[in-house]
Amino acid sequence: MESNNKKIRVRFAPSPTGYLHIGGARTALFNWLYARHYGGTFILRIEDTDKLRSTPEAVNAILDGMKWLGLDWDEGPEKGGEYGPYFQMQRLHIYQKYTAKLLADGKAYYCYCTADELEERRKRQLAKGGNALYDRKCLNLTESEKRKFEEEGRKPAIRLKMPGDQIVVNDLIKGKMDFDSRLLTDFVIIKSDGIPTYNFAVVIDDILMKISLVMRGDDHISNTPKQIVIYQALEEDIPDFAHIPMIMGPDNTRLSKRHGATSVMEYKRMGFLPEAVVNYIAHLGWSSGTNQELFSIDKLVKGFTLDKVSSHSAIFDMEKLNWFNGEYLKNMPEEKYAKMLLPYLQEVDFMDSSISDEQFKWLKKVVSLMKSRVRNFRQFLEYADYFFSDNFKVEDDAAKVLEQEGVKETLGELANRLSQLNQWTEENIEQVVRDIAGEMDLKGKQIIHPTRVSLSGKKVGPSLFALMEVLGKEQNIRCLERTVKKLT
RNA sequence: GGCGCAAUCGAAUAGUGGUUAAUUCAGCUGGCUCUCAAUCAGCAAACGGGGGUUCAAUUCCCCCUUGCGCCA
Repeated sequence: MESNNKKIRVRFAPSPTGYLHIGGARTALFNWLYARHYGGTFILRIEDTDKLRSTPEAVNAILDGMKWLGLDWDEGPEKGGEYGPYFQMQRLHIYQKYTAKLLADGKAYYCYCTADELEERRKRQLAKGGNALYDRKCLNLTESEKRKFEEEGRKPAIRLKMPGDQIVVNDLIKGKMDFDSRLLTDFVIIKSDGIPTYNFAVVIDDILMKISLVMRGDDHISNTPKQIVIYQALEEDIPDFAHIPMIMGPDNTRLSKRHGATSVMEYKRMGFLPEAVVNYIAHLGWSSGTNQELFSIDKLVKGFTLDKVSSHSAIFDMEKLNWFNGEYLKNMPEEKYAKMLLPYLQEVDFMDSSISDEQFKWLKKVVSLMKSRVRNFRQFLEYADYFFSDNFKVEDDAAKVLEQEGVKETLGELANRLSQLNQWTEENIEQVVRDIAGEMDLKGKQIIHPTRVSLSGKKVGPSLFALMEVLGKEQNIRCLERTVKKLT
């Protein structure tokens, strides 16, 4: 559309009725990327006119989610801006002005019908085989009729009068979409409690905030013609629209709690990195057009254009997110890795809230062993538990390794020899193990496997000798002796 | 029910009026190895169906189907 010399201004406008979920985050991200790509302005607006479901906690949850992902806004809560306020409930007086204009122009009208009356008439219409549009009973009320309703104590809603023509939307992603406004009802723009409806508030805000492009989930497509009618009634410029496809769960239904974590902050809790989450969800509906998958945030900004956004919905795949996260983790310097890991370790009491330089150095060694084997921090806690406590669980199929013939003797001998070892290094440890194997006529793995289980409770993990070194002499001997004892 | 949107391997995406239809994740096989990862090599795997238009359609058009969304 004719937006060439308009300033680029886009917004993310969530309802504070819950946390920031993956779908919302992706919408926010695309808007943010778009603004950053074109040097425009990214606005955060809170649509809290649903008084029943909106909460201040949810506002904070959304802001936290945005911040964690690194999606900073140029105007909005905590930040202000010249087009505020950025909470709709603080803008009620503004909407009234526009309502008055529509009423004066005869483009909107008071409606005194109650919910029950509407429901009853709708049923009757449907029974007659008609459609369920508002029957315009209140379109031409006289002043005395209105007064009579007022005296009955009725509070009027305000409805917009539909013009009855074709509405064409040239969506930047979906292309041309046609709607017949005769099929649209004279919908309510101000409810009887004086609160504007969603469609009305959105349009007024977008006008006043000079939004140049409305980019949102394609579940809003059906709202678009209604909103366009409002723009037209107000004789305002219509912004561009871009409806991005939704993100679905693995069963191809709308992403919900049933599918596991949907809150962005839950991904933090699960041990994901914000850059991995951003990188992954960027690929849900957008592609660079190249074979590259890993993108820094700067590269995403550079590459993000609407023509690369696909028009069909995408399914959220936890495994792929895990892969992205693993890639970021693998490439992270151990110093930073250990620092980021620390809060997770402390949360489960694997480490104290303050640790010595010595301990931190040791932690970095653990990290270097686990790095390539772990795809998120939560998984780290699971796979590396034995480094932090000898109270680990022995997995069922691992326990079987210990039940094999001769294990008791082998591990007993190993414990003995290790206790005499002075230089606790990976090489020396390996030498001890190899020596025992030679003397007892065993293959290396016949010692290595049970030892691993004894020390870690697991059949899998990093190179055994490296693991033993990092674990330290005392813990090695303690665990081996414990196993020997148990096998008696 | 009305209206709308969509349709390429299991998943995410490339791609083209004539191609061996590509890449990544997942899966499988093998190399490496003390196991698991990592890594390397390889395998399998898709154009929803039907009509057109065209010399030629996965690609353009229409219908159907299916999925999804909004409203009721």
